[in-house]
Amino acid sequence: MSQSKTVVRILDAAEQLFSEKGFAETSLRSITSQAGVNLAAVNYHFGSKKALIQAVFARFLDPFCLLLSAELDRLDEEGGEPRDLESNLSLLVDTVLRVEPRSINDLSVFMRLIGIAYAQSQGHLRHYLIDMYSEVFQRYLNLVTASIPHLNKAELYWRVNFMMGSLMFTMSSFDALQAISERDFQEKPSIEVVLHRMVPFLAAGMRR
Amino acid sequence: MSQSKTVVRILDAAEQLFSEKGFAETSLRSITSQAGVNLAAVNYHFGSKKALIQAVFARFLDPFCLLLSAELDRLDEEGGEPRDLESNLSLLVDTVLRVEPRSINDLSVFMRLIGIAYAQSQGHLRHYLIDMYSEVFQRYLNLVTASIPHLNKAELYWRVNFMMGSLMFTMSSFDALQAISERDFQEKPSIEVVLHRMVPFLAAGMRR
DNA sequence: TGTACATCAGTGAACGCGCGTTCACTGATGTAC
DNA sequence: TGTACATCAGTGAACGCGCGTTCACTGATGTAC
Repeated sequence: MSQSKTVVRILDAAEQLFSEKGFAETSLRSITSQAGVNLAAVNYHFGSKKALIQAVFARFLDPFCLLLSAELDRLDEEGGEPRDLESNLSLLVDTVLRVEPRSINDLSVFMRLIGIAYAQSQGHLRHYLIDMYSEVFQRYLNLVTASIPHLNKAELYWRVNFMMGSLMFTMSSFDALQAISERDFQEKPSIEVVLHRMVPFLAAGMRR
Repeated sequence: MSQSKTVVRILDAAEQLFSEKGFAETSLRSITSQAGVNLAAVNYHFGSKKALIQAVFARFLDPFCLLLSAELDRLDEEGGEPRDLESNLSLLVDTVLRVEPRSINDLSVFMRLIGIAYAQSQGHLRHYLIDMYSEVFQRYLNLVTASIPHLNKAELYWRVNFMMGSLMFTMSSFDALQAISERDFQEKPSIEVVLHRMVPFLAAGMRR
């Protein structure tokens, strides 16, 4: 299952169709037909539809977690004083934006996928994502915690979730939100611009 | 399709199963079996699975929009100065909480459904929800806008979306978040408490 | 260089299964005369 | 009051369809001798 043309074409098509319609609503027939490959190729290369879904996530999340992990290692080694909240929020945003763009169709397509995955919080996908990625996420949370020492843990917990909500929602609906912005305000900000616009919004809420 | 016992049992079961697994992943057989009614009863009472899905949403959103609409009317009649931001955010939260609790299983179950519906932003459901409810929503937005006159429209637009993200995410994952809070902090705040805790967080971000 | 065999990406057709929907039907309740 | 008919909630069994998966197969490329 390395990087044959067929594998990449299947991943690209799956990513896009899943993000448009959801997992159950997207058939292997529609994926393979959009990819221009044989129906049986999905099971040949990935083994099952379930495994294809996981592979779509791994293609973005594996490099992302490697990058974030490396950043966290670097900060650990450096030691020094706790960084301010805005820097730590920017770190997350910048790391998302640094992920090799060629590995996926488009960042906003993948973000919509994350939104879908989160919404249907049952099932194999949730367990897969938690198993694979929760450790890095926890390390990042500890970094954020250090920036807001005046909050008790329970208060911090809820605010982190409020923050995650803003991030997930905005990124997962980015295409639609951008289109509305263009229509109503003749502004079409890139995902970079919008994510950086969120940082002060989130920081204000977190500090409050 | 009024309020026969069978209809209510189907709606209750559908609401719960949809919120756990999503729409496509939930079969009419699992719904009718959990409801203890005949398989054909769904098509008899609702006409199709699609219409059942819409009915599940209407059961909560119709009363909610009536309540919110009435509040907006009241404020329009009263006239007076623009209210402050916190009051307007609290109005939304309080109206959600005022919806007849017996009309649905549980508020957090319904909120998870909203999250799922939003995530798969394609398809008939999205159009149905926009057609039915966007007018009231726009009226509410105008109220919020009046509380933050110093923001230009584009800036306000993005912040409203950041805010919606926090609200949707928190409410749609409420059960899971509450369980983690209980395990880690021995606190099990009700949905009322958490929603009111969000108001200052959101207000700080909106004002910033 | 030539031959035999192994490996591997990809194929075409078929498989059984669970799905949403349909339909002829039942039995209870209401209505007209 | 009794009878005939209409309405309506609900039923049981079957329908065709699209789904994920399987399997025997092909053809290209690599390897051993």
